[in-house]
Amino acid sequence: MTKTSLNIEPIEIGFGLKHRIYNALKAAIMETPIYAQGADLRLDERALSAQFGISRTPLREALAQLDQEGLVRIVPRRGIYIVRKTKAEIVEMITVWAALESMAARLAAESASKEGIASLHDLVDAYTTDKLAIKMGEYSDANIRFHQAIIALGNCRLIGELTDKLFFHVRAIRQRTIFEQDRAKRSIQDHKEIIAALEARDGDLAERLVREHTLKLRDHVKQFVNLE
Amino acid sequence: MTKTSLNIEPIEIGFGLKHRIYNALKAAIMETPIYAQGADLRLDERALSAQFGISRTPLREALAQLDQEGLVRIVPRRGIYIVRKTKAEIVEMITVWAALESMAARLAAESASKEGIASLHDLVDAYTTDKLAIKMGEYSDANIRFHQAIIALGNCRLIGELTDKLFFHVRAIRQRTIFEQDRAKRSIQDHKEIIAALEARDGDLAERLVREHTLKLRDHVKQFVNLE
DNA sequence: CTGGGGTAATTGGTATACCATATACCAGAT
DNA sequence: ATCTGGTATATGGTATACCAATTACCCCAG
Repeated sequence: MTKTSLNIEPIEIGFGLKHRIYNALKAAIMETPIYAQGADLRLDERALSAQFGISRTPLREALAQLDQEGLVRIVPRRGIYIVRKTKAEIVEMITVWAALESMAARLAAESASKEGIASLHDLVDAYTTDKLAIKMGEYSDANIRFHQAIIALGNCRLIGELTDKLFFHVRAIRQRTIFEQDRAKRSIQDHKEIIAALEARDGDLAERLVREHTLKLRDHVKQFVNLE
Repeated sequence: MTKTSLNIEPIEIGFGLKHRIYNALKAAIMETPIYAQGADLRLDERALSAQFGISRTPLREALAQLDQEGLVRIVPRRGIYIVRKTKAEIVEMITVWAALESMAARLAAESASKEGIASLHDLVDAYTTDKLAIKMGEYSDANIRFHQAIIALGNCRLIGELTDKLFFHVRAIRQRTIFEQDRAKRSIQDHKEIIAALEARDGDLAERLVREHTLKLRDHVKQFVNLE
């Protein structure tokens, strides 16, 4: 008799409490306008565990992870504080982002598929400079997806993981700064040149363009952005 | 009456158990020839907590951190396994290292102090190619310190943190591969050129040299190193 | 001897209770 | 009123007990 082999996929096991709490906290922190407060926000383990309806143990594990990632700072017998990134730290993160994404661009130029590179056009071509003003909000997303697409084309899992972590912190800045018209225009032009370099399989050029593009953002933040 | 003000320095606060256990485990894992075993080594929470003479709670926190860093893999209701890095993962780590160190070199060329750059000579000049055979073990350390020195000169804390984590995994490979005579000679020559580029404040060149130097290691590992 | 089913042991996850220390508050002396 | 010292409280750290699920083993039917 043939086993009635149902097409079962391993049941999406509910990730552990720790994991779920971690995501919930991360989302909550992301909502928080951290870069706007004067006094650091303090979290309370017991209050949070009560809110979530769980015990302190998995909550603490989630908090410990957030602490290690630098989103939160746990200080013994004092409290748990949402970390306020300094401008210098943001600048460092953008610098590291530049290093990683430019390496991804080099890898992509060397070995990404033609179709993969071609798909980058979808994230850029729709935004001609004249229509840009209308689609600003939309472009902000497309801009971010463009950079993530390059990293994906690099096909280096580790670069993806590292930039994902950075992304959380840099997102707010990137969204804020891209809304300046002239920067957006320049950005689109840069992106087109990057695609061209990738299509020409010019790794050196692609790396340089990506690096300079992101370092431009860094210098802009360094000069003009005020986190207070 | 004048207070008898003793010259007290703040007592060196003993790091928490979690932190100490973490370090102990990390050291233990480092000693383990992970890249040589066939079957993955399994750790037991209860056994370890008994060995260390502590409860499971801080031990679990330390293990969770090691898990997040990828040194260990915790699988629910199965066990905790020391992670065996695949060759592909090692190659990715070296790639990321190249991206980060080359960026650090660029930063160093732009803004490191003259004295800082000069100090790099101490890590290279002592090893002329003719005396190299004798000092091989010593050079292996100096080689690693050279790369860490470049990263330090870049003065980007985040790059330092990230490469420190990578270093743990790459160390074994780097030590193994450097012992091949011809690679060591080439290595020293590369290092000298890198110093020259930094002294000339040529960021583009310094970045390129560092990147190519490290990618050479990557390609060597990709081709010749067998992790079994 | 083999296969299957059920039970016990193992193991990571979670909840709870207790501990140690830093801070805040209060009382009494000056 | 102010300063000193102690005491209560809050908070993160640690220990322990219990839970759920998975694995391993054994016993019995065939």
